[in-house]
Amino acid sequence: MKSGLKNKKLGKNFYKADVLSVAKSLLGKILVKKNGRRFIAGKIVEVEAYDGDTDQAAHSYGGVTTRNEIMFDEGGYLYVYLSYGVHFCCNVVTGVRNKGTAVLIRAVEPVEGIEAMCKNRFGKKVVSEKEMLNLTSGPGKVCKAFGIEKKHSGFDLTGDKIFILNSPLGENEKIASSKRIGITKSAHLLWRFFIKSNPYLSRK
DNA sequence: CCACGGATTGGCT
DNA sequence: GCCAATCCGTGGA
Repeated sequence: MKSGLKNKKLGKNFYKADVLSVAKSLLGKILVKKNGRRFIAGKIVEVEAYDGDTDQAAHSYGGVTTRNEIMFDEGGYLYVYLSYGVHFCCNVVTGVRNKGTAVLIRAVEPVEGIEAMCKNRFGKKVVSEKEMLNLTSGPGKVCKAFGIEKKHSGFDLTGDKIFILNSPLGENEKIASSKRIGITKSAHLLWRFFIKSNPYLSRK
């Protein structure tokens, strides 16, 4: 498991590809956040793509605003927003400059720094098996566990505070797609991608 | 200036 | 399964 953190950090070119390719490619990769001298890390198991050009559900649909301007920068930045006034959700900006595309990270499988995640989520280091499965199985939960907040919006993912490591999908891990969750506009698009049968998905 | 609604979660019925 | 919590970007008066 810890060997996962020795893998290579994804570079600028990875993020500059089109949003649907990046969304699918992100599955199985390791999201890492520096936490003091240690790291919090989780394998990405569920994502959603958003494209401001055609997709009315995207925050970037309708053009640049103060909230979404980072989505219009080139790929490789973090976009964090407050959902329902309660939870933070984190996105990876993709594509070339002015595209307005991003990938929402909806769920990860805990890899390292699990005690720190539990502390962030539940206020204690040791949790039940049920709580373990509930630790990072949703976009708001991932941000809470990782300690990602609004102030992290705009962070460069090729830097050393928050980044993503390359990692291959397991042999028996299959990618599936579905409609995106919790939206009403452009709801028909099958732009949610996830690793089939992974126990940390936000929904089956 | 004010009203409205949302890329969610967790607790209660 | 239903619904409140709670902030802020956006759009209309």
